[in-house]
Amino acid sequence: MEKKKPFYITTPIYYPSAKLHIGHAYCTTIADAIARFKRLAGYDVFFLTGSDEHGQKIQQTAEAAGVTPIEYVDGIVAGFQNLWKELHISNDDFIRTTEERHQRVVQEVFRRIYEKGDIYKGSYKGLYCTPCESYWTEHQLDENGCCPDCHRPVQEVSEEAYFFKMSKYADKVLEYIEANPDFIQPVSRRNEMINFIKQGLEDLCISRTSFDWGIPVPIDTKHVIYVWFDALTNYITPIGFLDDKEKFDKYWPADLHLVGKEIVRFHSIIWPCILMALELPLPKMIYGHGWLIVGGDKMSKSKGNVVDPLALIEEFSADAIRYFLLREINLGQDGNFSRDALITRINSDLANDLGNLLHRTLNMIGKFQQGSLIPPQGESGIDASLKADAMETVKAYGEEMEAMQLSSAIKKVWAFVSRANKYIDETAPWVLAKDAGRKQELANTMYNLVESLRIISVLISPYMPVTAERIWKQLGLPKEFSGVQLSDIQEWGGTPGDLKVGVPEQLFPRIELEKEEAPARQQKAAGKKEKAKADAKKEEHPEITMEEFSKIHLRVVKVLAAEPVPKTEKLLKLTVDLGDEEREIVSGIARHYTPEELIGKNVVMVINLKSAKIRGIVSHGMVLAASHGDDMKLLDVDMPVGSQVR
RNA sequence: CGCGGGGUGGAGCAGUCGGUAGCUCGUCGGGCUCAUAACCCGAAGGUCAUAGGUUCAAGUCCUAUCCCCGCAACCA
Repeated sequence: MEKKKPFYITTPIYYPSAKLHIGHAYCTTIADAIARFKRLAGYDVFFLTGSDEHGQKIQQTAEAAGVTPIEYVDGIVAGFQNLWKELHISNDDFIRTTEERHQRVVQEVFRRIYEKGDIYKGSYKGLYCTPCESYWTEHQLDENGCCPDCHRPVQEVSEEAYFFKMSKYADKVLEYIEANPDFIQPVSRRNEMINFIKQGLEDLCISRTSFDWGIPVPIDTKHVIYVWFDALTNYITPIGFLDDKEKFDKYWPADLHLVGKEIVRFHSIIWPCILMALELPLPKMIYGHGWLIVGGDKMSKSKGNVVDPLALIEEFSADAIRYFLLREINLGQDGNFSRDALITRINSDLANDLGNLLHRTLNMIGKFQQGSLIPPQGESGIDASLKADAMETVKAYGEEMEAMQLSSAIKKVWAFVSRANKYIDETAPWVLAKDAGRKQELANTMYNLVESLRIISVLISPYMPVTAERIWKQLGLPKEFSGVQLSDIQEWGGTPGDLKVGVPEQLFPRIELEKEEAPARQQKAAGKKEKAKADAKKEEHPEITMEEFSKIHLRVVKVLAAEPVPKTEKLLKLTVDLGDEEREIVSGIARHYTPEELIGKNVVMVINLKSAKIRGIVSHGMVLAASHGDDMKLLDVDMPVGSQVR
């Protein structure tokens, strides 16, 4: 038997501190489509995804939830796995960094590099909050430079820690990157990395003693291994690094680590350094994909514009989401995700073009030929051109896929879908059907359409595995779909000449706009883009009681003086009269108001807000303002100073 | 001069080695009736952010400038 070429592809392992959003789904979908294509093309594929479960943050979140860390991550990770199942992700393994098999790998990696002398004990300097027993980085601190949790001062302390001699490998990694133009993709990322390394690499701190939710350092168990050293090595765990040499040699080095652009650095610098220290070959490619932008903003919890993939799958089907993500967004760049765009794509591409093509084809075969094909004989110029286009499409598609141009590849398929629709127009089967003398012409047309659809179904299968199989089955093709290969469509004519086709059934119903508008009419008036945000915001704003609300003390105050805060763009320092006292507050409204126009205004202010220091000025309260997009207006009221606002 | 990404017809995007600007949606007009009010054809609509430069030739290369968006900050 011929030996299949191996192909090893990975996604990042996601961090279970929250539910996954559409951005994670995007990344995994890309990997899945590539994996499925490679299988179709005859590769022996190993596709890995997983979860990165250690760290202080998980430990704290679990504590807050009153469960053990492992109980906590078990729950969240079950959610990951469910999402992948719903999205029809075809991963071959799912690695959890808390698994024993991974722990062994991490410790062994540590041990080997330590013995080699590339790990040494040093001290890590950090900002430490004693009551919370936590380290923080400078930008995690709160506005007063204090602990973000308890708001007490932090101290600069040093902690014993192990370091990995990354500096030793900087030149070698740089050399490797420069010698292998394909190693980091897209090129813009590659240039970024080259610049980064040229600034010099510092040794990497790889252990902590300040928390214990992690893998113990094998030679010193009061330390746990920290972040990247634990996370990155996941890629060699499931392919048998320690326990299956044959498997390991087959799949390593990985063909592709697909990652988000924000973590390209870790994968293209830290990871190669670790591998060099282990004397293992480096992965062939790191690809940094872009982010999904929602309503013009990067998706983030604080912006309240997180899109939940499960809800979308339930509403529109996994295949529709997959199609949208892979077709609409260019791999290396950020792309917009919007509900409207999604619905447009579903209606025009999936329902009108593809769904309807299948439907009208099967319908005509039922109507004109009693549901059976008649073996084709001879061919017209139009037939020949359709065939040529089909073969050209298969070829171009394969090339685009090999180059990871997922969006272009699927566009080529759709150009052919269009071609097939046009073919119906050109041949006008309804005319042929009326003329008994043109029966064979009609038969040829029907055969060519079914054959075209057969090819299309295989081509779309990496993108829409469920739909592809539904098409295959509706056509009534005899071969088991799961066994179909790219080679089955590289020649025209794989459809049996006397095939009995199935009954047409809608692949994708059109999504009617009325239906869409009914539940969302109000939001629609406010602007479509706001809609997703509004939906998500509701969840972020749980109900509060009257009692809770009454804790907020609002009062009408008069602005006595206003001046810009030096060296800031947005901040104004205001002096306000509360009726019984005067206060200074800092407000981020300089973009919208000049100091002059504020003086004398009566505005609403929260007077019992905890004071905070902003740019060196202590602010005792906050004035209320309404904002919409870039627009912002203070709540000014024509009421005497000191009036209570409730 | 903090780092990075980007400015291409109404919207969203392509544009590989420089060779007359493409795609999808939308709009307008026409055709067809097998079909999920779908499909097919045609049209309108762009000085490719701006200004210089290199070149026989620039959306593409170089220089400067402006604007937008992430991250980081200063939104209490």
